[in-house]
Amino acid sequence: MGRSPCCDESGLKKGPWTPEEDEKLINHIRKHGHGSWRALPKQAGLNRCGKSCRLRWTNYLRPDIKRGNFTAEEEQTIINLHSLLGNKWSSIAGHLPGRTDNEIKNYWNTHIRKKLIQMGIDPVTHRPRTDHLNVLAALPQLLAAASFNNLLTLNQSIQPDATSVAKAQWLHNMMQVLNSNNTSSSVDIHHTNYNIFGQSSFLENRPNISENLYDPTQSISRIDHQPLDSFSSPLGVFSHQDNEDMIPPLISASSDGSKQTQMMIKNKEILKHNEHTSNPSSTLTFTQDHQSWCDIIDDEASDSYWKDLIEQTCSEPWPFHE
DNA sequence: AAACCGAGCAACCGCTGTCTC
DNA sequence: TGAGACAGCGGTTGCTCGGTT
Repeated sequence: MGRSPCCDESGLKKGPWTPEEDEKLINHIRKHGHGSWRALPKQAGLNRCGKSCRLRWTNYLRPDIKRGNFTAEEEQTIINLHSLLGNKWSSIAGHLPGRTDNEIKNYWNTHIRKKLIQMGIDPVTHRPRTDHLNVLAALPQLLAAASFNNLLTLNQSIQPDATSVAKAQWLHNMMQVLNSNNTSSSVDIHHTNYNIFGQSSFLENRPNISENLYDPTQSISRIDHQPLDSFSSPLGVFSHQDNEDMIPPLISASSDGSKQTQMMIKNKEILKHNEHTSNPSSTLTFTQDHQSWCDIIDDEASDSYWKDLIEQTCSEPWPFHE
């Protein structure tokens, strides 16, 4: 495989494009199409390499490019898709009409990534970070997470009391820490019945927050407003009175039906739905066609944690029909 | 007003995958 | 089948601009 020699040629201009160069490029592509990018600069009278022309066109001059800030919906879509596809910016861009891979990549690195980190979520794995063992220090991050989630669910008719949820989660975790001071805080997923969302650090015990961040159809409003000594998780209501000696984890994650898996499944449904409707900008809804989205996701998902889950899920009976 | 700093983003670099001969 | 040519992709760089001191 030889490397492209086009940019090795000397004497070609680099750096920012001038309006004159833009005009030349636009006029040429309007008249003749881009054809071979390598040949284009000469034909268009540009002292640039073909690669530079292609980049300028696809990232800036293309007429269908959408300008302006990303909407909350677009941001949510990017997060969902990134959780499934990783840094496959061009694939993600394919689901966001008018947005370029470069733009999405920049937006991820400058905005979303920071938000996720502040929320205690690893932007690479989309799992809670394990370096937040200081329970108290993590509270502001959870609150930030809750606030961010509110932002993402602006179109939901019912707004949650995120602060109450955060406080409840924090209290729960405090009690868990106090009750488990003789146990390791690390998680051994091979020898426990809980996944990382259900064990250990404060942020890992925030299923409602993390789940709803990724799942645009599940509003945090599912959580009833309750006193701090009793609150619900998607899997049930937790109360101090349940067990004074051993606080149960807020979420269990048996291999056959973790909330994490459900979350991932719904994300994949969104992806599949968008592809099948050929309308990526359509409202994110779910379909019930289990096998077909598995087929599609198999093509796009990376060799990651998600892929393992996908394979596992696709090999099992569909458990989530409503 | 000037210097400094950080965020944002356009553009480049270099690698990979695919096609063709 | 292997090598070269090319397009595309993801990571990185460096410039610009706005805010702060």
